[in-house]
Amino acid sequence: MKDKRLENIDISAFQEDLISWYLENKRHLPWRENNDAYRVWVSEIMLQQTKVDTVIPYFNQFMEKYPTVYDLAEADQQDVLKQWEGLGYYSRARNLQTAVREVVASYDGEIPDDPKQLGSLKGIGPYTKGAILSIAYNQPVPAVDGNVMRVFSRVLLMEEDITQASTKKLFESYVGEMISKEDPSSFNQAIMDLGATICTPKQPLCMFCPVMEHCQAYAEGVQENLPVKKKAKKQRKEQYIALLIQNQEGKYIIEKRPDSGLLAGLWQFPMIPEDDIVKNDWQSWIEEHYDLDVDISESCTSIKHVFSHIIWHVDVRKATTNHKTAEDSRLRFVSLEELNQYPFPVSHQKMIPFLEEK
DNA sequence: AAGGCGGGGAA
DNA sequence: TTCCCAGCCTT
Repeated sequence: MKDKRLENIDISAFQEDLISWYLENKRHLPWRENNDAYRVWVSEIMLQQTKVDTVIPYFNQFMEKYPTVYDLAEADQQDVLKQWEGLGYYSRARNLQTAVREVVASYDGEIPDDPKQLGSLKGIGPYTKGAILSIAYNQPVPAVDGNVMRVFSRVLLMEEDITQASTKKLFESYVGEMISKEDPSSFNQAIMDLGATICTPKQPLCMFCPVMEHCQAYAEGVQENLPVKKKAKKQRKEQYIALLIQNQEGKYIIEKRPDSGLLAGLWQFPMIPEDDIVKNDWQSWIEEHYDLDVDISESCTSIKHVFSHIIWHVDVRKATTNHKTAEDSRLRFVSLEELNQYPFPVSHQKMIPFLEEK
């Protein structure tokens, strides 16, 4: 009962061509040194929406600091966020630690190889579940991400919009049919390597493709038009004023962001939404929100920071205060050296060079 | 189904 | 500029 789309594919030959190419040409990556489930897990979380070259140094440092699930389970969340600093999507770090603690508490520290148990852990969705099951436990489960959808949209000449949830399920069904039952680990990783190095979004290197003769899009000459993907919405703009507030001891005021939402749990310099300033003056806004008395001086720099869904424009100003402590528990007075202990988003790291010793 | 959630590099 | 990357969670 083969699907129409699979009728033209010799699945055995496809698997053979793909896997033999992979075994000859696979990339040597830190998380491929062995198939330890914890290492696979950490790498797959870091690799979500993030390029391999970005992940490598973070992965090495993270594994050195937290070599086992027990080390990560016992760690302080602020330290874990500090390790994640600059990598983005910080809920990944918080969810990973939540899940690791669950593994220690409920599974005696053994990462489950049961699809239901594994998939119920925080932060492990369909893709990551498939990646861990196939790579660490050699189970023939699809692991469909953007990379895999690109490759198979071309091999099978599929024109469905890959931003649709229904399309992803369709791909999971096809990959489930095509995955090697003998070596699912190599099959899934081969697709990833193929998508990263040959079957690229623009100008794919079809001449070097090990499965070129199985590719329906190549046969039709339409590989450059696939996959079909709906355009993303544009980001909204937000204006802020950030304050580098120094007291007479030379310490600066930093503020902890809320435990949920954007950049949750990270630290920043106090920041005022510019919309609020038109109605009030700055002093009273700061008085009202932080219970602080500050003297604001000139603008020292202006920062533009782009998120996936927002663009921040931040006017950065120096300021002074006579306070030595703050009532507000979100606030802390820190020296320049102490500042390094706190996880900061990249947007606010850009302000640190404008701080001065005193 | 749609939107929130970071940051970087390639073209 | 635009794309998009080894996605998941919440609403």
